[in-house]
Amino acid sequence: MGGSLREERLRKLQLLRARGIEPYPASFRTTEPIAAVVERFAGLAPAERADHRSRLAGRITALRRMGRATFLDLREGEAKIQGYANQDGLAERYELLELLDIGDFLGVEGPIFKTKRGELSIEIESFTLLAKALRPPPEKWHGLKDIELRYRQRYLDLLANPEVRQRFTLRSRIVSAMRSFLDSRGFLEVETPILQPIYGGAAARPFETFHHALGQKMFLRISDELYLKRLIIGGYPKVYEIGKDFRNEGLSTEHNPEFTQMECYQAFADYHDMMELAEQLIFWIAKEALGQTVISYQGREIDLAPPWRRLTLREAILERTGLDIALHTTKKALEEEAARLGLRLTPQPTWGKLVDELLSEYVQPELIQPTFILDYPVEISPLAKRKADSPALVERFELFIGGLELGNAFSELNDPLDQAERFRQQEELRRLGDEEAQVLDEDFLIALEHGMPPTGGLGLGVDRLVMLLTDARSIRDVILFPTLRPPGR
RNA sequence: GGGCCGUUAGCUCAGGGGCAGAGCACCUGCCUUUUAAGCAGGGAGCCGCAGGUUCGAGUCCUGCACGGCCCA
Repeated sequence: MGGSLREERLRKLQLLRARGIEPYPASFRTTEPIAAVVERFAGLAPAERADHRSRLAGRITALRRMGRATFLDLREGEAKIQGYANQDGLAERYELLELLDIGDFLGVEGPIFKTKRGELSIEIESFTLLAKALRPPPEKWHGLKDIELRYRQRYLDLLANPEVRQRFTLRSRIVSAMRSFLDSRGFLEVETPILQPIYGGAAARPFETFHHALGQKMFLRISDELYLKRLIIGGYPKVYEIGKDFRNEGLSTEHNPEFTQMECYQAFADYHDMMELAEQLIFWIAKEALGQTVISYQGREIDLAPPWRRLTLREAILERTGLDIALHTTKKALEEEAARLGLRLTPQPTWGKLVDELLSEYVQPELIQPTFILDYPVEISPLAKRKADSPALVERFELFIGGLELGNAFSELNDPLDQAERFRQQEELRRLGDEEAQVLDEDFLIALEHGMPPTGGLGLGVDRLVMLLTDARSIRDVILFPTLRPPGR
């Protein structure tokens, strides 16, 4: 069943071809975009004619037929102009208008004028069908609401819902502002492998694939970290990459298996420098892309002006739960104390993961204003440098805004022997069943042994940043084509 | 993985045991400055899929698929 609407349009297509009209011509030269005409002639008085002819092209979004006169709306991007045609002007070509439908692309030529009611219009003296649409667009009043259709047929969502179009335009501006900020600070944009023989740089399960010519299993990267550090070792002082990472985990309003991350690394910097960089970066992006630095996210006002609050992980958990993790340094002791305080925790394999659980359960939802949480347990941070005065902790922060985890940064571990020992600990965790434990990367260790300067590194979740800046509740609303199950047949 | 909710015309949605509905869209007719054009008439459905209960099932029950929200 193709549906009678489609069959009707196919019938019109045949009629057009029967009259020698090609419904999908190769090109059409316009004199200017519709937006230029709208801007230039907005000031025309009602019923006034401009001394100007245009050739314009756009998609027909409305058709009002009135016998021997026809009005149609032509849209090109955000801009719209009305076309006016009548039988006097078009003579025998007028009846061809019968074969047009909403959704078709049309090229028109004629003088610009305003109707008596003040609508800017082009008087159609000639027209060319540019592409016939065989399926009707979504409903004109209510748009496209079905969430599943909006994700699966995003092009319809973009056509029908202007706020969706605006949000994705804003996403592009945000990424563009991110690049211009980093470029202006002297960072070099690079590209590192997405297809990798060994994955690393984060705690996550990977997607696996197979390279036939090499006869070898390969992985999609879960992070850019270990390759960007190799570039710091190679002598670049400041590098960054904006690209897709892939993590083989569940989907949620904050997780898509394929997501965009910005990672940057700076030699001779530490995590304090990365905090400054992060707050300046996001402040700049808000100013550039949004034009404002006080934003509203899910009904709460957030001020992005630096400096942002800095709080150790220990202080943050103490503040929210009354539990001092520094006083309970084994998994068992921490579990018992949490139970005594009536804290609801899911069982975790290690002390560090328990701490992480306390953070995400009790602290993160309260972190609405921008906050850096600092100094994480070494066992959940295998690539970060230990704090000189307390070697069970590392120089690491995570950034939270609006309850979202937006970023992660370290003073990078550059001691190759300590790094080797961390990998060994991760392998032990893997043997105990932790599928997210990191895998030993010998080649990376060799690189580190050649000497990496003290380095600060920062990772920012671009999708989540876009969520924050466009007030989106779900990550699927900021990813054009989010991961979905294939539709059942 | 669990709980709850949703799936009816191209789209937006009513209908919750008794003839399958509305608005937009579509088709036909009238209409030469309309604009959510208007007026008159018409067509359009595997009611997500598969079973079950019933004289009778969009409607009640079970399973499945897809999606959403919450929890793990």
